[in-house]
Amino acid sequence: MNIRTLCLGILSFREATGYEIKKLVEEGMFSHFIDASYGSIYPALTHMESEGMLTVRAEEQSGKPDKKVYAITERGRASLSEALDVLPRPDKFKSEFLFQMLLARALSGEQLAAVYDTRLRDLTEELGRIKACSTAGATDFGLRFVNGYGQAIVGAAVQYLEERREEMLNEAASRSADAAE
Amino acid sequence: MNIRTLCLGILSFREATGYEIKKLVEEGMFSHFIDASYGSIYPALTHMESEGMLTVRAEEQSGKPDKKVYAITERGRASLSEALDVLPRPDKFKSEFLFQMLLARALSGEQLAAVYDTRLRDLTEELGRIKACSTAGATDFGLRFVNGYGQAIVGAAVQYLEERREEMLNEAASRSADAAE
DNA sequence: TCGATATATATCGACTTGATATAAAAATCG
DNA sequence: CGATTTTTATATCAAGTCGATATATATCGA
Repeated sequence: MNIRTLCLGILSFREATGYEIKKLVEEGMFSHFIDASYGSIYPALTHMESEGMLTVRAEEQSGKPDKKVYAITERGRASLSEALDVLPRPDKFKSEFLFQMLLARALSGEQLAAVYDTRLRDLTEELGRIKACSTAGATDFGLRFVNGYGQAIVGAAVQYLEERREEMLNEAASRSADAAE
Repeated sequence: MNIRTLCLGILSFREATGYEIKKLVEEGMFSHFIDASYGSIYPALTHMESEGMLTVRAEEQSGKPDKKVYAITERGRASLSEALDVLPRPDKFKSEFLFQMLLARALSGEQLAAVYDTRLRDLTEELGRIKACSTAGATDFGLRFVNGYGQAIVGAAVQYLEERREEMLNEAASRSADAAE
């Protein structure tokens, strides 16, 4: 699935500017399982507009650059349907954190603790954000499902990190002691 | 973190060829949270060899192309330490499946069921694979931690999908009925 | 024996990211 | 009130990465 399909999907909910799409993907309901940069969003919108999948409405604003509000067309909806009518590719999960944990033996005890606690804090905050918007999207069952998924997965991660914290940091500390002998 | 650091990390465990690195990343302990293609691995190895971070040993094989076995040098270990001495970037999770679930209203009931059950089966298999290699890596505490993390997260996903299955498919079916009225 | 799969390296087009540029309104703050 | 930061908004580009493909041989099962 490419950025074009992502944009079509978002625009199937409501019309939006490239900037708004980026914000949705960065902070909104989408942020937990999708990525997209300006460098891919803007060309995608321009391209799809030229293909008749979107319409643009330039909202003039005093001084500021025109706001280009994109809306999906029938052709766009057809293209979206087509793109969704295939089995999704396997999920992709990239974690520099887990890579560092795997190489934990190469880290100092302090560094490990710093990395671990930062990750735990970030995950806890993320869980809070997900729970915060669980009430808002209670209408659509797709939204509810995705929000619940986020809570389940991030919740499990937080729980695991909390459970293993002592063990992990102690083991790293004792290993440092071994090395010092 | 780039592919170069990934290669250094793997080569800090043992020497390997580009092909073996790709297999480890694709099937081994790393596969659940790392990605890398030949198109990035081979150039990275060549480049780092020229910088003195790796050594190559060409193992001749009758007929087959030479096996280029790479090993990390002291300079390579130093570079790895340096690369690990920063806070990891936030994890990235990309899921076409969740994107489709979000747009579930645009899918037919049959398509939704097919997508859902495929995902559930894939996740269950992945959980099996992770559990299968949990005994093997019981020695290193980094390996144990990462394996446990995988079990916790994928286990939570499987559980969530199983719990919500009826609800999700029923709701999709009833929505189809609404649309038909 | 014949097609499929595995071993092994290598390249390349297409796509994406992350950074940067530009510009002005709005908000924050001493 | 004036100064600084943040937010709104579009756009581009180098660097990095993926996915596909090419090449060549061995091995394994039907």
